Amino acid sequence: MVKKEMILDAAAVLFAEKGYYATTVVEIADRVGLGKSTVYGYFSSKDHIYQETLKEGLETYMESMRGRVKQPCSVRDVIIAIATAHFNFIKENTPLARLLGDEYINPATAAREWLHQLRERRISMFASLIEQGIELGEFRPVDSYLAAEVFLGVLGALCGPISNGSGDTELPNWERFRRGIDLFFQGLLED
Amino acid sequence: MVKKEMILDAAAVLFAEKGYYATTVVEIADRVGLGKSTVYGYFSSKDHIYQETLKEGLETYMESMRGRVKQPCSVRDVIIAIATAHFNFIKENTPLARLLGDEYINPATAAREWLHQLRERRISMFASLIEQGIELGEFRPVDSYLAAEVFLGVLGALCGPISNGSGDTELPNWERFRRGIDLFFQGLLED
Amino acid sequence: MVKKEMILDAAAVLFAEKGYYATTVVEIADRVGLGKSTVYGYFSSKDHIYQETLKEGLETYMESMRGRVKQPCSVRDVIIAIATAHFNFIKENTPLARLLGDEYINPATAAREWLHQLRERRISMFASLIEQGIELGEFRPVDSYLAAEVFLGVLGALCGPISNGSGDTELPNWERFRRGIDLFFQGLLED
Amino acid sequence: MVKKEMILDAAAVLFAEKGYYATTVVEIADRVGLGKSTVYGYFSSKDHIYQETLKEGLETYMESMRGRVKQPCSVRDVIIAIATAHFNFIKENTPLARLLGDEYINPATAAREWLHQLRERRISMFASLIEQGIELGEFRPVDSYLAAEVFLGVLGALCGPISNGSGDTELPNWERFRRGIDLFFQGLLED
DNA sequence: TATGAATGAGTTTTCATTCAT
DNA sequence: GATGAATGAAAACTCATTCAT
Repeated sequence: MVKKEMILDAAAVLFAEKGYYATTVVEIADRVGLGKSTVYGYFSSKDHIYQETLKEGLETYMESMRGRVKQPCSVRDVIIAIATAHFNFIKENTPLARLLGDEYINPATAAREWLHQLRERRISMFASLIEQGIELGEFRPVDSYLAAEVFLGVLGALCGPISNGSGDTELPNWERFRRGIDLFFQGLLED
Repeated sequence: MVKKEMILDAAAVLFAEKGYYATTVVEIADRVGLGKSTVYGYFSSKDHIYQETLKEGLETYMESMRGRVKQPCSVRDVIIAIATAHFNFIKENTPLARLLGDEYINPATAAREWLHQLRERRISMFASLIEQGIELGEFRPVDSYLAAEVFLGVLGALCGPISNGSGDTELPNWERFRRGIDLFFQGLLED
Repeated sequence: MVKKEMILDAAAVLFAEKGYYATTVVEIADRVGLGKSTVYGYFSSKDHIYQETLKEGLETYMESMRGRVKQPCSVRDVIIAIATAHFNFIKENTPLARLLGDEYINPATAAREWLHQLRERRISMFASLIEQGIELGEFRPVDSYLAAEVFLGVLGALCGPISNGSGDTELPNWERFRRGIDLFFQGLLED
Repeated sequence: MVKKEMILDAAAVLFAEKGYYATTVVEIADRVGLGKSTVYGYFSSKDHIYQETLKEGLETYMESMRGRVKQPCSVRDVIIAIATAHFNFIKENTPLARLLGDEYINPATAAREWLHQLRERRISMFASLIEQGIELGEFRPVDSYLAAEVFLGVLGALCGPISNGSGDTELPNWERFRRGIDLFFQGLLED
C-alpha cells in the first residue's frame, strides 16, 4: 500500500528530526496530508508507527548492503566496498539513517533490541572480514572484534556529518570519506 | 548551595537513563527527596534543569581534561593521555557522559549548540596536536582535521560500551581501550 | 427486507450484552457479516439502530402477549396466563428482554419514554384485571394500581435470573416461577 | 478528606443520571468546581472514581441498614423494619440508590461482582428471616430463598418510583409503601 | 525555604459518520 | 446496494508550572 509507506516516510523524517516524544501523530498525519484517524487506520498506535519505521529502515539498510561487492581483489577492498555502501545509504536515506543511529534513547524496548542486534551483526561481519584479512597476511594480527568496533566508530565519524548536514567540512564528502577510511587502514604513525 | 547540585545529579541520572521527555520533574524531586516546588525554587523550568545539567556536565568534563598531561615525550603520548582522561571521566561520570553523548535529539536548541561547540573544540584540540605531530615528523602528513574527527569516532567506539554497560567485551576495559587507540596509530595494514 | 432484521437481531444481542456505549457500529456490522456503511444504508445512525431494536423488541413482546388466554375460568388464571407468556418471551428472547428491562440508563430520551409507556401499559392492564377480580370477589379489595406494580416487581424478580443466566437457583425455572406467582396470590402469612 | 467526598458525591449524581459512559470526568470536576486534573489527583482514573463511588454507596447502605430494629415482636415486624430502612435510605440517597440498582450494565467487572454480592447478601438475610418466621409458625411453609427474592422484587417495585422521581403515584409514598408490603404478606386472594 | 494542591494546555486514541467507488 | 478509506469531534489522561500556606 502506498499510503502506508508515505506515512512511514513522513514519520521517519519527523522522528529523526525531533525524536519520538516531540513528534506528534497529528504532525505525521499533516505531513502526508491526511487526518490523524486515517493514520490510525494503518497503524494501531504511535509506538507502532515508530517500530514500523525502524523495521522498514532496517530492511532498507540490509537491502542496500546486499550484493554491492563485485569480484574484489583484497579483503581491504571488500571492507571499503561495504563501507561505501553504508556511506551511500546514509546519503540517500538521511532520516532513516539518523533513526538507525539513535540506539539508546528509545521508547520501545523492542526497537532498542533491534538496533542493538543490528550493531552486533555489523560488528560480526566486519570482524570476520578482518579475521580473513589477518589470515591472508593482509592485516596485522589484531583483535578482530575490537578492530571491527573501532572501524564502526570511524565509519560513524565519517558519515555523521553527512546525515546531520553540518557541512562544515572543507573536503567534498566522498573524498573525505575515502581518506578517513584509508587512515584507519594505514594508521596515523609515520613508519 | 548543595541542594542545587543534588538536583542536578539526580537529573543527570534520569535524563541519561530515560531521556528528556520521559523524565518528569516529580521524579527528579523525589530522587532528591524534595517536593517539586522546591526544585522550582532552584530552577525556573524543566528545560532549565536540563540545560544546567548539561552545563555542569560540560564543566566537569573540561575540568577532568585539564592538567592531566605531565612532561610527555611524544605528541602521541599527549594524545593518549588526553584520551585516557576522557576514558576515566566516562568511567566515573557515566550518566553525565551519556548526556554529553546525545548530541542530536535534544529539546533545547541552546543545549544542542553547546554540545556542537564541545565537539568542535575537541576536534580542534586533537587536530592541532596532530598538526604538531606531523610537523615533528611523528605522524604521516594527513588532513589533521579529518584525522581528529576519526580519532573522536574511535574514542567514542571504545568508550561507548563503558557508558552503557553492555559489558559483552571480553577484554578488560582498559586493555581494550589501549589496544583500540594503538590500532588508530598503527593502522590495520601489515607493513 | 431480511437484512434489516438481521442487523436488529445482532444489535439486540450486543446492546444487551455490553450496553449502548460499549457497542460499536462496526461490531454490529461484523456480527451480520456486512460492512459498516451497509448498516448505514438501513439505519441513519447508531441511535436509530438502538431505537429500532427497542421498537422491534416492544412489538415482539406485544405480539407474544396477545391471544394467549383461552377460555379461562378465573381472573387469577388470566393473570397467570399473561405472566406465563411474559416468562416464555423472556426465555425465548433473552437479549431483547434484557434490553426492555433497562428502563433508565438510556441514551435516547425517546426510548426511555417508550419503555416508560410500556411499563404504564402493563401496569394498567394488570390493574384492570385486578379490579375485575376484586369486583368478582376473587381478590381482596386492595389498591389495584399498587397491586399491579407489586406484581410487576414480583414478575421481574422471577424472570431476572432467567434473562441474565445466573442459574444459582435450585428449583427448575418453571417450577420456581409458578411458586413465586402463587406466593403473590396467597401471601406469606399463615392464615 | 472533604474534597474526595465532594467528588464522589458529584460523581454519584452524574453516574446515576446518565450512566458511566455518558458521564465525563470534566463534568464531574465542573460539578465540584475543580479542574479535571485535580480530580485525577484524588483518583487515578474514571473507572477508579466509579468504583469508589459504588464502594462508598455500599458502605453507606450497609450503615443505614444496621441497628434499625428495636425489640420487635414478630418476624414480620423485623422484615418491615428492614424494608423501611431500605425505603428511607433510598429517599435520602437517591443517586447512590440508583447506582446500586444498576447491577448489570457496568464497565467494571469488579463493581458488577460487588453489586451481585450485595444482592446475594440481602437475599440471604431475608431468606433466613423468613425461615425463622416459618419455624415460628408465623409464615406459611414456602421456599424461603424464593420468597426472599420475591420480596426484593416487591421492595424494588415500591422504591423504584421514589428514586426516579416518577411521582405519578397517587398515594403518598410512605402509605403506598406500607400497603405494598402488606400485600406481600397477605396475598391478593380473598380467603 | 519548602511544599502539595490545583490546573490547563496538549497528546493519544476511539468511533460515529460520510464519500467515492 | 455494498464497501472501506477518511475524518473530526470528543474523551481520558499527563505533566510542567503556579500559588497559597
